[in-house]
Amino acid sequence: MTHVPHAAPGKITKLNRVERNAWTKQKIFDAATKVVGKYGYAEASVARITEEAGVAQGTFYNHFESRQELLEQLLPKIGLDMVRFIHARTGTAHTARQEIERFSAFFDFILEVPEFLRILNEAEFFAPIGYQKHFDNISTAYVRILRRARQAGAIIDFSDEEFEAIVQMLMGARGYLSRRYSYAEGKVTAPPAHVISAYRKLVTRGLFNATKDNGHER
Amino acid sequence: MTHVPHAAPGKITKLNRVERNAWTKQKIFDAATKVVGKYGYAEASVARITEEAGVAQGTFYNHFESRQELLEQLLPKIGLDMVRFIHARTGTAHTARQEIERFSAFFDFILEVPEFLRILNEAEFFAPIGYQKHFDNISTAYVRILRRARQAGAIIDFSDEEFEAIVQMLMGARGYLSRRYSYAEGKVTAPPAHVISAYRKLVTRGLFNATKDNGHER
Amino acid sequence: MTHVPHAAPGKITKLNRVERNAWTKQKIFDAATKVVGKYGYAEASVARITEEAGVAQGTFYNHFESRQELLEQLLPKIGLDMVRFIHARTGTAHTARQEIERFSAFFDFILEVPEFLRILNEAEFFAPIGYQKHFDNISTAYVRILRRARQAGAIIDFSDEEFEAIVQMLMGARGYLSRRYSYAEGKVTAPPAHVISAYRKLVTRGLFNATKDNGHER
Amino acid sequence: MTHVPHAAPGKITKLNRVERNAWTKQKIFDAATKVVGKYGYAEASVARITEEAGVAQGTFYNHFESRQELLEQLLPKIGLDMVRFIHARTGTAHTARQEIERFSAFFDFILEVPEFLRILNEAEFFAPIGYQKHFDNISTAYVRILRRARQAGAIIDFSDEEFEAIVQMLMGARGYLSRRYSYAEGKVTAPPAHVISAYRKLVTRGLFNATKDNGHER
DNA sequence: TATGAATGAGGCTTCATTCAT
DNA sequence: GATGAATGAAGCCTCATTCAT
Repeated sequence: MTHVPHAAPGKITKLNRVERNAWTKQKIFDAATKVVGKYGYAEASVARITEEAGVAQGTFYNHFESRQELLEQLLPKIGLDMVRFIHARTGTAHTARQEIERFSAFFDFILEVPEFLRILNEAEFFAPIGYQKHFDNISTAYVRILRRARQAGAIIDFSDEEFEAIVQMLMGARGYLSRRYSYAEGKVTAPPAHVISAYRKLVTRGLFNATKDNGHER
Repeated sequence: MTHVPHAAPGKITKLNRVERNAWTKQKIFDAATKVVGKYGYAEASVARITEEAGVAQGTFYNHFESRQELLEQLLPKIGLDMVRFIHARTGTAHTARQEIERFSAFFDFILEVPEFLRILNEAEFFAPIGYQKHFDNISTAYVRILRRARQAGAIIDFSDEEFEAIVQMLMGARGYLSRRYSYAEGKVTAPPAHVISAYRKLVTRGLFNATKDNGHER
Repeated sequence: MTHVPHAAPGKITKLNRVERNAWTKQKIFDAATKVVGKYGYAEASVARITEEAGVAQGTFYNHFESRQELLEQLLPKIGLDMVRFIHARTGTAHTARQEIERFSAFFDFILEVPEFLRILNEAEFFAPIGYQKHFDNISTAYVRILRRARQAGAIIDFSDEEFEAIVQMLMGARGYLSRRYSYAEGKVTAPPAHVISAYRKLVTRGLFNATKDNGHER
Repeated sequence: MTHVPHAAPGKITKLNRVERNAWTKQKIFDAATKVVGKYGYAEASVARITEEAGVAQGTFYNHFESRQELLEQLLPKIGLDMVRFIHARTGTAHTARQEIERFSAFFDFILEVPEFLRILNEAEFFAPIGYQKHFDNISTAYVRILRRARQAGAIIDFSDEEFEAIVQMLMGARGYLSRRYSYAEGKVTAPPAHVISAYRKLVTRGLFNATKDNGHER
C-alpha cells in the first residue's frame, strides 16, 4: 500500500461537521508533511504550515495542542505507511533474499514519499518522542523478523541482544546511505546498483574474509 | 592522541596582539564545543557561547563572520582529533582485527570527548557544510584503508564504488549504535560487549548464511 | 436570604422554549460566578465559562452580547443577595450596635458565598460598569441608613455630604479588611475578633483622643 | 521631596556606557508609569511601553527579565516617593492633627503623581508581589506611627492587633475615597473639604455617639 | 580589538467573536 | 436556539547581528 495524500473531497459531497473537522486536520497534517519535507523541522513554523494548508493560524490550535505535538506525530504516522509498503513488497520466506528486498523497498518508499527522508533524519532532534516511537516500532518488528530467520535456520549464532545491535546497524546503514545516495539538491533519486550489491555482500558474507585473526580475542 | 582544550596562557607570558587574538578565538571555540556538546546546536546561542567563553557578545563577531560560520568549523576540527585518536590505537595490519579495533576505538574516543557524540549527530542538520567536510575526510580515509585491505587480500570481490557504499554503512552503524548504547541521560558510557561481537560477526561473516538464494538476481 | 444557585429543573418537568432559554442563560451565569470566583475575571475566558456550564461556546452569544456584558452583570446580581442577607441579620434600631451587626454580617456573607470576595474586589477593574452599579446601590442604601440614625439621634454633626464620604470609608474598610483577613490561599475564613472590636472602637469613639489640637484648622 | 521624572540628560553631557544604560532603563520605567497610569496594567503591553519610551521592543528585555518583572517594581518604587512626600508634609507630634495631615498629604501626592492612583489600585491584581511589598512597607510604618501615638497618650485602649486592623481600615478609606473623589474621567482632582472633615470626625470621635448600647456584647 | 546595549524580525500561542450547519 | 470549528489580531519573548564608544 502506498502513501497517498488524502484527495480533496469531491465538490458534490457535502461533508458533515465531523468530516469537515477531520478533513481540516488532515489538511494541516499534509501541509506539515510537505513543509517539513521541504524545509525541515526548524523552518516549519506554524505560520508556514497553516498557510500551506490554507487555514488561519488559530485553526491550528483547534486541532493540535501545540506545534510540537503535531511534529511528534509526523514520523510515526508516515513510518507506518513505510512498514506497510515494505511488507507488501517482501516475500514470505526468511532468507537473505527477503532482507535485500526490504532494503530495496526502503529506497522505493523514499521515492514514493520524498518527504520521508528529511522527516526521518531530522526527527531525532526536533521530534524526539516521535522518533523514539517510530524507532521502537521499527526495531521491534525487525528483531522479530531476524528471530524468525534464525528459527528458520537462515541465521545462526546470533543472540537476541546481538540482533538488537544488528538492527541498529542496519537502520544506520539505510539512514546514511539514503542521505548519501538519494539526495540530490532536494530531489530524491534511486540509489545506484552497487549500493544494493554492497549491502547484499555485507549481509551475506561480511566484509572481511574469514581468517584466523578476526579480532575475536580482544 | 587525546583531545585537550588549549591551556590558558601562563600569567607571566605577556601576549602580543596576534597571540591575544588567537587566544580569544580559541576561548570562543572551546566554549562553543562545550555548549554544543552539552545543550546541542539549537541551544547554542551566541549569548551562551560568549558567556561561557567569558567575552562580550560583540567580540564574537571580531573572530567569526556569523554564528553559523563557527558552528560549521566545530565538527571538522574535532573530527581530526578523532582520526588521530583512532589511528594511534589501531595496528598496522589490514585484517578484520584492525577493523574491530577501529570500531572499538571510536567508542573509546566518545568516552574521552563526550561532546563529540552530540556534535557529530546534530551537525548534519545544524552545520551541514561542516558535516560534509568531516564526512568527506572520514570517508576518503576509510576507503583508502579498505583498498589496502583488498590489496593485502583481506577483502575480496568489492569494487571501489561498493567500498564507498560500505563506508556509509559502517559509519551509519557507528552513528546509530552510539546513539542507542552510549547515551544515558546526557552521560556517555561504553557500549556493551555484545555490540562489539555483533559488529565483528557482521563484518567477518555477514548476517545470513550463504545460501543459493541470496537475493542476487534481483 | 442566602445565595442559592438555581436548582436544575426536575427531570419530569418538560420545559417549554422560554423556560429552556432562561435555564440555559442561568447555567451560563452560574458557571461564570463559579469561574470568576475561583480564577478571577482575567482567567474567565468564554471557553472556560461555557465548558463549566456544559454548553457550546457559540451558545454563549445567543444569550449575551459579549463576554463583557455578562461580566458586568455578575457583581450587581450577587450584590443584591448580599444586601438582603445583611438586612435580614440586622436589628431595626439605628444605633452603633446595628452598624457592628452589618459589619459582621458582611463577613458572614463572604463565608456563605466565597466567590463574592473575588468578584467584588476585581470587578472595579474588569467590570467597571457593574462595579459602579453595585457601588451606587450600596452607597445609596447606606447613606439612607445613616440619615435615619441621625434622625434618631444616634449620629450627630455629620452632613449628608460627609455621610457619603463616610460610606466610602466604611466600604473601603470592609474591602481591605476582607482581603487581609478573610483570604487564606483561596479559602475564605472568618475574621479574628480583634478586627470586629477595632471597628467598633473606631466607629463609636474614633481612633484618637479628643484634644484641643484635632487638626481642625487646616 | 516630590516625584520628578528624570529630566533628559543635557545635550552637552556625554554619557558613558553605564549612564546610558541607566538612562534607558529609566526611560522604560517612566514610560511604564505613564502608560499604566493612563491605560491600566491590562493595556500596558510591552509594545506600548517601549513605543512610549522610544526604544525597540527587544531593548526592553535587556533591562527587565519580563513584562511582569517591571510591573511588579512599579508600585513599590512610587510608593517610596509617596512615603517621603507625606513624611515631609507631616508635623512631628503624635496627635490627631498629624493623622489629618497624613491623610491630606496623601491626596496632595495623588495630585502630584496622577499615575499613582491607578497603579495603586490595580496593582493588587496585576502585580500582586509588588502590591504586597508596597503594602507591607506602608503597613509597618503606619503601625509604628500609631504605637508612638499610643505611647504619647494620644491613643488609648487599642492593642497592637487592633492597630493592624485599623491600618487596613484607614488604607481602605483612602483607597476608596480617592477613587470616588479624585477621579474625573482620567483627570485627578483634589477631594472636597467635606471629605477631610468627615475623616477628621471619624478619627477623632467616631461615627456614632457613645451610648450604653454600642454593640459590645455581640 | 573589546564591549554590550540596541535593534527588529519572527516565533508560538491565546481568545473573543463569527457563522455555516 | 445550539453547535463548535474557523478566524485573525494581538501579546510576550528570543536572538543573531550591528554599532557607537
